[in-house]
Amino acid sequence: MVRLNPKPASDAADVIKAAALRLFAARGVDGVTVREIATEAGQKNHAAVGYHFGSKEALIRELIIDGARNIDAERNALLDELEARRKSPDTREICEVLVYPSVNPSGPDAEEECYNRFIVLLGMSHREFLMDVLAGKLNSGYLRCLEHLKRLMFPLPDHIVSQRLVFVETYIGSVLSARESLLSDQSREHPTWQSPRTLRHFIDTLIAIIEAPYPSEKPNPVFIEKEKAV
Amino acid sequence: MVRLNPKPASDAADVIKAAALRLFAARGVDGVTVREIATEAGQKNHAAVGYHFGSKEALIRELIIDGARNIDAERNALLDELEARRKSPDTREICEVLVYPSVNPSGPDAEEECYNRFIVLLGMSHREFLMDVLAGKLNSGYLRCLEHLKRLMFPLPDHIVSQRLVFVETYIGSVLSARESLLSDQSREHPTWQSPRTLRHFIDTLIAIIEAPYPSEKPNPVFIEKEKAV
DNA sequence: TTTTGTTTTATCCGTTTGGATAATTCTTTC
DNA sequence: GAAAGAATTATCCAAACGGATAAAACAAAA
Repeated sequence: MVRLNPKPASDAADVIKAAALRLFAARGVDGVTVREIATEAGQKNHAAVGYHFGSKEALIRELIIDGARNIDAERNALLDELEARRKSPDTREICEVLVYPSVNPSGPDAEEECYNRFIVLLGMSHREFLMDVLAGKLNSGYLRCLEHLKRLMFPLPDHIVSQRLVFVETYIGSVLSARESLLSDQSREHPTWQSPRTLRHFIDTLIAIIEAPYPSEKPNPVFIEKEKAV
Repeated sequence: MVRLNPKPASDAADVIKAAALRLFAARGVDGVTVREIATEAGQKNHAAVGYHFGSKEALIRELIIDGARNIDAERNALLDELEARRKSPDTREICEVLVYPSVNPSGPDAEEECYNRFIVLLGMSHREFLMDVLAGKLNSGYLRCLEHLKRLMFPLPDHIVSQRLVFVETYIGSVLSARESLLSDQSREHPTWQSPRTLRHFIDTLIAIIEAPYPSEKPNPVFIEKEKAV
């Protein structure tokens, strides 16, 4: 059968995907059963997940790939645009390329945002599985950003640069996750987190990390021994 | 019966606690069964968890409280010391109070560090439960730090300050979690993450966030429409 | 309308889960 | 050494799990 008028948004498989992503983002993949996913998707039977995706694990794989593909495509498109404009994008532009594509991976009028929470949670609890699914794919845009940042941080020693890039990656994932949690929390209102100003403010602090002075000041006396204890 | 020669370190209950914390930190509370915990603790039967703690949930509650109590006590002690020295600790000192007590909550010669990963994961997947267990307790040292930071960020508008404090909290949790993951990853060597210099470097970037300039520059042209899409 | 292929439904299966209980072993006190 | 309390062990259980299958309902094409 060939669908002439495809309605992907209401296709059962897509409804299940969206429901699964929402639940996985909120409670982690181990905290959600295929029965819950089916129910959340309006299915009256949990076999739907098995039918459409083969298994719970296969569904998770698809969700990972879908989001990563969207984000990477948008990052690459933005970078192409920036690099066409001038050879060397500045720190703010690269940070914007890191942040904005992660914010609405499925377009502005999409459902609730969940992908960052989903991935961060998965990366903490099932890192090997996540790495295996991505396996170096779908991160070319991210890597291009890292190259730009290395260029922009040039005077710093290599090990400081790579450490700081880990800080940056971690910071982005966690703040975008926290933002999603706040936005999807129906019990309270979080008006400021809806605003584009918040993301701009976040990017300000990202830039501050990248441009932080080095080398460090000496720690204060009370903490010298603390350092040794580590 | 009264123990005359208590050996808390080898007490079965404590061995179970340590094993549970390690597993929970690595895979989340939903990814670990009481059977695994018992096995990891050297018990030949999973009933040990039920016997010593009543239930899996009660064990989790104890782990949360234990770590939070240690961290809060150390934060308060450090703050007392700093405030006795002079009235107004600076930003670096407050950041040190935020970071160091979270790093080795059970002392320098303690087992593998796990608490940050455990709490961050739990906060993402079971926030209500975590909040219910802590219920405003055991965070007095943290709140004192926030008051200092508000003072130190004075010229900034209120909503920017509170937003930036959320960034800071999120950043600390995520980087310390990531650090723990790297340190406990036996498959590769991560020598620089063992070094006290890494924490000092991290604190540099924390300070950079707090002291980041405000108001923001205008975003670059490509991203103006991105902002609207949010 | 009939046919054909797809999707949804209802039901079942073997396994694992957290938790409970009774029997056994260990440790301390008298 | 005997008694008593505490900890460990060996089983057991109901409920929930992911997954599989066959029947029923559906939609498109002839």
